[in-house]
Amino acid sequence: MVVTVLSLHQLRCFLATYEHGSLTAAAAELGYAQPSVSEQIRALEKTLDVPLFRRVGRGVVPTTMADELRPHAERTLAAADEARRAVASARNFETGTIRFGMFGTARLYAGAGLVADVLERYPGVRVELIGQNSTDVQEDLRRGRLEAAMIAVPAASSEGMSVTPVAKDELVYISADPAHLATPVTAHRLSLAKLVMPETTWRAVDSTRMVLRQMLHETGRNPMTRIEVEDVETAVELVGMGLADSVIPKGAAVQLLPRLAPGAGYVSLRPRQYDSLAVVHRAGATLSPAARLMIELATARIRQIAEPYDPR
Amino acid sequence: MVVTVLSLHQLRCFLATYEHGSLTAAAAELGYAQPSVSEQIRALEKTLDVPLFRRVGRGVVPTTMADELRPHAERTLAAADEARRAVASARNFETGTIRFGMFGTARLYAGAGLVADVLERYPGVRVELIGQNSTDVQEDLRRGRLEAAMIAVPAASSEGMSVTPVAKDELVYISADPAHLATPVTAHRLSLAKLVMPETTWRAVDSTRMVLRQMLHETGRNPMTRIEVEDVETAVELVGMGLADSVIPKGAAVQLLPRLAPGAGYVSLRPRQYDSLAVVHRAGATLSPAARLMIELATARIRQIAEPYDPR
DNA sequence: CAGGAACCCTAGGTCTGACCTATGGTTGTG
DNA sequence: CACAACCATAGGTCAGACCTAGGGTTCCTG
Repeated sequence: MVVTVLSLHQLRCFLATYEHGSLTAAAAELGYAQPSVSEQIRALEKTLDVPLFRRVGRGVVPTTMADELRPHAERTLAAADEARRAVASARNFETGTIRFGMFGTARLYAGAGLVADVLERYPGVRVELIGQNSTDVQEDLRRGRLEAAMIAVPAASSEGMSVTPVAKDELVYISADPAHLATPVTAHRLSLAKLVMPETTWRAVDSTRMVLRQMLHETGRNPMTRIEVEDVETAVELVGMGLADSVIPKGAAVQLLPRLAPGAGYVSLRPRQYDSLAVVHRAGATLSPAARLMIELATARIRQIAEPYDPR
Repeated sequence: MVVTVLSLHQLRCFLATYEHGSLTAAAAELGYAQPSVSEQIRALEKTLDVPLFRRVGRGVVPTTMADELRPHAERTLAAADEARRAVASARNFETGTIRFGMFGTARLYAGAGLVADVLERYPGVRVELIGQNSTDVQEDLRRGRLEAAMIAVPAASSEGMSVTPVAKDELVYISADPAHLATPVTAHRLSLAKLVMPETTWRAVDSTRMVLRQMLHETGRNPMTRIEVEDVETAVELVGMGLADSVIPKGAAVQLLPRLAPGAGYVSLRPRQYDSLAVVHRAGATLSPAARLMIELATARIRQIAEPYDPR
C-alpha cells in the first residue's frame, strides 16, 4: 500500500472545503477543478485514516474529526506562512541578521560607524561584526562561516580567495618623545628603536608586522621589539607613558592617541608603509545582498578615513 | 518561470541539513539519496528566493537566512505533527468529540447513563447528545449533520435511512387516580380519558402520538387531548396533580413518576402498545468507529431498561 | 412530476516533480 | 599525490497533481 504524506496543500484544500461546506466552492476559491480538490481531500483522509467529510446529497459536512483537525490545520498553514514572511523580511533587511567579517585596524576605527550606517538604513536588522584577527577571519571565510570580510592584508593575494583592495592605511611611528617625531622614521632608526607591538599571538602572520619585516629586511635589519602586548590600546598607553614607541595604522593612531596617550604624536615612516585594506570572500561565490550592502558601506566608511587604494 | 510552493517536505530536508551541516548526512537520516535532498534544498531556496546554505568544499554552512528560517520551520513541522496526533487521538477516542443523535424517550432515561459509559471508557472525549425531537434528528441525519442516532420510531422504516430496531418501549397509561389503573386501558377508555400530552410542537409526527392514533383509529375513535404541553416532565407533574392522565413510554414513567408525581401510577394499554427504539443512519454509509461505539453503548444501555426488540 | 441545477464521483490522459543511480568536480587529509 | 568526503549534474522512472468529460444523486421549481 502506498503511504501518502501530510502536505500543506492538502490542508489548504481541507480548510477551503471545511469553510465552504462544498468541494466545488473550495475548488473555485483555490482555482482548481473540483475533482482535484476531491482527490486532495481523499488523500488527506487516507493519510490520516479518518473520514473528514460525510458526502451528503448536496455538499459535504465535516465530521467531528474535521472539527478536530481544523484548528491544527490553520495553525500549520499560519506557521508556514510565518516562515515565508520571516525569510522575506530578512531578505529585505527589515529584520534578520547581517554578519560581516572585519578584523583589527579596520574594525577598530570603522566598526561603530559601519554598524551605525547599517542601522540607519535598516533599523530592524541585527548586525554582527566578526573577527579577532585577520587569520581567524580568513579561516572563517575559508570554512564558510563568514561570507565576506574587510580585513587588512599585507599583500593582495590569498589562496582561493577573492581579494579586492579598497584602501590603504598608512603605518605611522608613534612616540611620546617629540624628538623621535621630528623627521620621518627610516628603517635604520626603526631597527634601533625600543618598540612595543600589539597582536602578540598573531605576530607571525599579523599584517602590520609583515609590512615592517619586509621594510627592515630590505635594509638588512632585524626587527626587535622590547614589549609584546595583545591589544593596540595597551600598546598606545605604554607609548603614552614613554616606555616605548610603536608602529600602528594611522587611523588607529588618530583615534587612540588623544584618548590614551595625550602627550604622544605620530610621524610617517620613510619610505611610507601601508597596510592594504581589502574586501575578501571566497573566489567564485555570488554574494548575497547583505554581503554586497556591507561591502558597499564598509568601503565608503573606510575611504573616509584611510587613503583610497592606489595600485603601485 | 515555474513557481514552486513551500512544502513540509522541503522544510524537513532543510532542518536535517541545517542540523548536520551536510546534505549527505541529511539524506542518510531521511533515508533518501543525496541528490534528492540537494534538489529539495535548491527548490526551497528558489521558492523563498534566498540562499540558505553556502556550499563550501566540505559540507554546507547555513546562512543567516537559514538561521532565520529554522525556528519557523520547526514550528511548522511541529504544528503539522500536532495535527496528525490530534486526529489520531480523536480517532482512538482519546480526545475529540463524539456526536450522536438521541431523541426524546430514549435520551430521557438513557442519556446520562450513556454519557457516563462513554466517559468511563474514554475520559478525554467530549460527548454531544443531539436532538430535540425525532423529526429534527431525522432531518439532521438526512443533511449529514449527524452520522447516526438512536430514536423512537413508530414504524421501523424511513426513506433512504437504515433503521435497525434495538428495543421496544411500552407505552403506559399514567394517572393519579387508582381507579383508572385497576385494569389495562382499552382504546375505548382511552378515547374517553382526559389526557395531557407532551411534544406539542411535534404532535403530528411524534412517535408516541402516532402509535396512539393508530390504536384509536382501528376502533373508530378520535384522539382528544385536554392539555398540550411541550415536555414530558410537565405532563407528568400535571398527572400528579390529578388534572389529567397521560400516555408515555414506560421507561419515562418509571423514572419520572416517583420524582414528579409520587401519588400516581401506571398501567398497560390493551392491547399493549410500543414505541420502537431504533438505530438510524443514512442507508449505505460506512459508520465511523465513534458512531459504532455509540451504537453499541446505547444499545446495551437501552436494553437494560426497555424490552428487547421482538419483531412481531 | 419532469426537467434542470447543483452537487459529488469516476475515468482516463498529461505533465510536473520526487526519487533514483551513475558520474564528475572540489576540497581537505594521510 | 592519491584518496576520501562531499556536492552538483545528467538522465531515467514513476507517482501524483491537474485537467476534461461524463455519470449518478439530491433538491428545487414550473
